[in-house]
Amino acid sequence: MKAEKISEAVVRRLPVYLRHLTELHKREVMTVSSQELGQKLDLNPAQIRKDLAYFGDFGRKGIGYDVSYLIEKIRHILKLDRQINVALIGAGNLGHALSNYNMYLKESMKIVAVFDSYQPKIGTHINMLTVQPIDELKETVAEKNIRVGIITVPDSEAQRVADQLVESGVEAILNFAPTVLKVPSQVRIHAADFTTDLLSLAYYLDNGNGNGKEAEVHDNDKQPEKVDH
Amino acid sequence: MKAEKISEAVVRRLPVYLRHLTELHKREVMTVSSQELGQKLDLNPAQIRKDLAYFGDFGRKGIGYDVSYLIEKIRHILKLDRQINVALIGAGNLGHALSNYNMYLKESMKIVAVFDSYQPKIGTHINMLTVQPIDELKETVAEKNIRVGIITVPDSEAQRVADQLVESGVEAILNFAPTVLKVPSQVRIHAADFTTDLLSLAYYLDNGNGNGKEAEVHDNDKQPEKVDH
DNA sequence: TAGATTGTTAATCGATTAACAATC
DNA sequence: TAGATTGTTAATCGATTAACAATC
Repeated sequence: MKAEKISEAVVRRLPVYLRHLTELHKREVMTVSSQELGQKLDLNPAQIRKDLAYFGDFGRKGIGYDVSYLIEKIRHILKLDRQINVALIGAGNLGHALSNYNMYLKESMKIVAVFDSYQPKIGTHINMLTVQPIDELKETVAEKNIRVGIITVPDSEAQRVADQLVESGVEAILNFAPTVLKVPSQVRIHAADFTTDLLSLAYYLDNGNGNGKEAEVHDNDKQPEKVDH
Repeated sequence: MKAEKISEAVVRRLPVYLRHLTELHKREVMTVSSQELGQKLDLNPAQIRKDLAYFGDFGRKGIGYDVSYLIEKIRHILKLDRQINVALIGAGNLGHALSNYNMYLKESMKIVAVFDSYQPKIGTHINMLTVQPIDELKETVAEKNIRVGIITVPDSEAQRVADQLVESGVEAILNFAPTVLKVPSQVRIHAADFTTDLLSLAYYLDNGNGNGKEAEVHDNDKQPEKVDH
């Protein structure tokens, strides 16, 4: 089907499909059904078919999806069929880690510049790139046609860096700092804050820890109605 | 309200609330309304009230929420009012980055052991911790009462590590590898894969890149109905 | 042809938002 | 009291899943 607005949930599943399809391709699997895909990815097959059908009729009834063809299509949909230049702001451990993953994503989404505000970091190298001072950001963004920024600076600097990225004309931002950033609505921003994931995980742990002490369930320990808070 | 099952979406917002509340607390703000919170966090105030109301009557009509009190409550709900021991598997850059964030989260959710399978890494130090060989995992998990595992190994090793974590008796896993892992249903697993975030971000970029080339919109370029794929 | 699997519509389920009485 | 803001119910919106005709 065509001309509907695609939900964020759908878009977020596309890279997941792409990844597994690439894996299948490597293994020289030619064809895959929504059934099989769903099994592997823990998703409902109907959902997978529906997701893909938003963008075109990519499958063959009775057969399934051609792996190479679908890869090509999803890469096109995600605009990964051309290189997208990315700036990384924050040359700490996390920045390092990301610039490694870079290789992995070959071509598309390529980190082409790294910035930091910490003097001693400037001029050092990360994966072939020289760390630049942050005040060169705007200039470099223009020069290198950078369209995406990744923020890996500390919390306290994140909003300032976001402002600078926006000012530099970047179209999208991936934010690793654990703060909600304010950017104009035409700039797309995704939170990639893993502290949220980690902390929310704790909720699902059992109470007590097996040592015999047990099972105080929070839902039941309602506070005395009127403590002085 | 009580005794409903809380949706994942709700649980994932709790750490976000907690973080901002902690910030407010630092700034010695005593009280906050769902209105103000919503503004800061880009969330609907009604949603915030509803989220919190699942767990108790934490607010005061006409007044709002007492910051310290709400912090205490959310920490309790998330089980962050006691220390939760965490194992980190994978001592690469990402692992390093995470072990730094550790400090930040003070007390609760503490990384108490680091593992790697790469021989030369073993015995080196990360933030006071000695990197251990992965075959010591089970033993150490038991010894140190580790309840959560964080996977930061390469894709290809992730499932194996997950299996080992499960076998060791860990209750929850945060997975940074870009793969869907299979674990028994009693083990909670969260995907913290930022490649998904990054790639999905590309979808929202404008077509063309301002150089005059323009606006091929994917929805409209439907393939010729029957290419040989 | 028989079996498999898509694309799509309809049904279901769940989450967000609006609205408002209760009350500080 | 008047103004503010909660907790909660009802309305809305959106996303997932089931079901099935079309068709390879």
